[in-house]
Amino acid sequence: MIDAAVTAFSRGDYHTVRVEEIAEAAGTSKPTVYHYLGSKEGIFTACVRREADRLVAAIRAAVRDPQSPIGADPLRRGLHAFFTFVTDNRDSWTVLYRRTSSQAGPFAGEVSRARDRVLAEVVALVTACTGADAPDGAGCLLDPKDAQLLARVAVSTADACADWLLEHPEETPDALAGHVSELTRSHLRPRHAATAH
Amino acid sequence: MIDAAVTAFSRGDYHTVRVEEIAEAAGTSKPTVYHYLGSKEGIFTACVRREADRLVAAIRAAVRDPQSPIGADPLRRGLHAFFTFVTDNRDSWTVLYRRTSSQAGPFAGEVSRARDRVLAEVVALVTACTGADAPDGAGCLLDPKDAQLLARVAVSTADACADWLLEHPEETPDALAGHVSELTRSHLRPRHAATAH
Amino acid sequence: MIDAAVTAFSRGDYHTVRVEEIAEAAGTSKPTVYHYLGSKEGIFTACVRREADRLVAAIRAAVRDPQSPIGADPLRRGLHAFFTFVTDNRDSWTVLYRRTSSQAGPFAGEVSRARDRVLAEVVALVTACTGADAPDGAGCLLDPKDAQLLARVAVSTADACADWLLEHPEETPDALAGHVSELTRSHLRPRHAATAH
Amino acid sequence: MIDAAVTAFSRGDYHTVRVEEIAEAAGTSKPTVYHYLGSKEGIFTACVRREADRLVAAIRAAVRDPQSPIGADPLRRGLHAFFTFVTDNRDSWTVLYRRTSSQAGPFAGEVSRARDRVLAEVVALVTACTGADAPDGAGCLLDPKDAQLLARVAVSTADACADWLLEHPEETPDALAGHVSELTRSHLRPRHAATAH
DNA sequence: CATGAATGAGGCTTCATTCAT
DNA sequence: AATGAATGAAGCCTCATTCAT
Repeated sequence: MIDAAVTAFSRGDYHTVRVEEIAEAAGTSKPTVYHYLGSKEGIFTACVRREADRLVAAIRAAVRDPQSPIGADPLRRGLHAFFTFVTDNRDSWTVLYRRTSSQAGPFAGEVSRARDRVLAEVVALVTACTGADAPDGAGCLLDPKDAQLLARVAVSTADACADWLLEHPEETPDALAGHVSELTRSHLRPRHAATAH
Repeated sequence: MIDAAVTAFSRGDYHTVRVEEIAEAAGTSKPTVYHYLGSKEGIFTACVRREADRLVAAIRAAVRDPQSPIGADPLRRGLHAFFTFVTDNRDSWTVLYRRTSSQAGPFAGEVSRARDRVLAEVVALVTACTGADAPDGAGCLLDPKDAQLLARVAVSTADACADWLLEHPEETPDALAGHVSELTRSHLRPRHAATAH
Repeated sequence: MIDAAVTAFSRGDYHTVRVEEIAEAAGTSKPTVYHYLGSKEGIFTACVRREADRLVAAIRAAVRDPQSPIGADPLRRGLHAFFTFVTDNRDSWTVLYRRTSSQAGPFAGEVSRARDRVLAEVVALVTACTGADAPDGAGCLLDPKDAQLLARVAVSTADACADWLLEHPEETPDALAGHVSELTRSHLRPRHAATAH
Repeated sequence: MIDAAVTAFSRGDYHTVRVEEIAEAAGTSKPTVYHYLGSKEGIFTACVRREADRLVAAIRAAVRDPQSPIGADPLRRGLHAFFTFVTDNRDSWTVLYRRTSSQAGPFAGEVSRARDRVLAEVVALVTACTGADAPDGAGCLLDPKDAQLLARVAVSTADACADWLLEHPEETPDALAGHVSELTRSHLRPRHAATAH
């Protein structure tokens, strides 16, 4: 049922989606939907929450799996998982990141929390790459604030690339993961020059 | 009157904004608004168009002004103009980039066109920086497709940084412009390594 | 519910009738009306269609009932049914023939079709009266075009008489049916003289 | 200006016509229209009044002109004038007889009065034909009530024939005038049989 | 539990009508 | 006298939400 809702919400504004559509797509009736999710806001909230869960889980699993065919670099494994998820679950990403600003509206809180969870995952990922045990031995330490900014830029960049991926089917998640991984890593150094400027 | 509309639309979903609010905020009445803009869609469209105009104009002017106190680097001047604009005209940015996906809905076309115009500006900027006469003599030539991707990533990154700027008032547009300028420039090379990978 | 709508539409212009009135008169609410009839146009259309059905059915039944106390003349039985219907269902007639020209507006088509069905019935009636087996053995054959004109004149005349009936309660449908029946029958001959003239 | 209004009102319902259209068609502006006619109702009323005047005048003139090429029969001359008027001034007829029922609405009174004037003319015409000096020496006297009914039937019939005329351009006002004249005259006798029945 | 049926509340839009010029 | 500009008032329609079954 949430699947149906996610699909529906990915197709248009919150207000453009009628509860009836969701019910129909779920093969049931409006009152039943209300029975389970309580209200339209409840439906949307449930979608956001579940999709955030899935995305976080996907990234986390990939990062923790050293046997992955993607390679030994956790950053790259994480990004690959991200791109794969976004490609395979376009609707999820749309609902999670494109349908509502996290700054206003009745869902600001819920959406914010969901995105923060994703962001935390990326922060962890980025931080891990720069620690003493970083795979490339970069060893430079990021203070938490820089890590935050970097993670946000990474997510934002990945978002842009996900769109790119959709419009250019000849690209592969793999290639983009490599690309963004390089970019992000390259950000780890110039930053000092920039802030020093 | 469009000012009022932009402010209103920046505060919530298209559907959450009532035309009456806009009229009141503009110090006039609903029928007058309809007289000038035709319909609610017309209002929104007019907002998007005008804000895109303003943003493009701001960037273009900055890029072309070699006397700018920001420095001799056109990329940096452009980014600085961007951050200044977004900071000073938060609502414009929200309406332009956060309120509607450019992929669906009745505004897809208009919004797409507006964003494309902004993007074209950035593409030009990025391309200029890599030409033979690039300020740092980088001289490497981007093929148009790479320039597109790069520009998108730049806009996306700048977007993320603009949010950051809002939440961290201690940062200045100047510093972030420098930062992103560095990042973008650093992207001009690793790409080859990345794709070669 | 359609009853309520017919009554409402008989009381004033299409535009003068508010959907809410109809809903109230039907003992329900606007959304329910919309649920069943779709739109204001849908309501009107449904009225026209149903009343045409009823009128046609009434005439047809009377014509086919040879045991009728009205007599053996089918033309007269049909006219009597017509006058009885119009007297007993004043609103139906008003909606069907007085509210909208069949030549323009959004209902032209529907209204046209409805009136054509009524007309077809009358044409059949008139034609039957002039066939070889006509009750009075008139036996003169009308070409279809003349039958059309004659039927229209008959309906028009009956319409005028129906108004007359309303303003002069001392007249009976029975008497008028006899009258118009005579008139129409008398039209069957002079026509030739007239066109020959 | 009233010409423009008549044309406009003949094209659709009273409510479908916007005052602005009338003003534009008249080559002036809304406030000017209001200046002269006072209100939308005033416009419509003026139209009805003037067109009734014209129609009555046309019939009266024809009836009184014994030199007319149409012939010596005043009834026929009147009918011919009627058909000619309706053919040449389709809009007038539409506004006068087709746009509003004379039984309800804000114009009931005005429209009623206008139609009554036309009807009075026809009553006079019919009565004259049956007086002692009737051209065909019919000499039978109609009581006023019968004359009223007969006149109404005549107008109604003429109305139907006017429509017919529009749809069948091969017919001429002349032929129809002859036809209806015959019909009406034939009504003068059977009536007794009918009512006696 | 699941649903067909019903509705309260609210939004977009239009137009007759009037000032101020 | 004539008009551009402005608006109060009103109507159609939709949708989230709830009962009664």
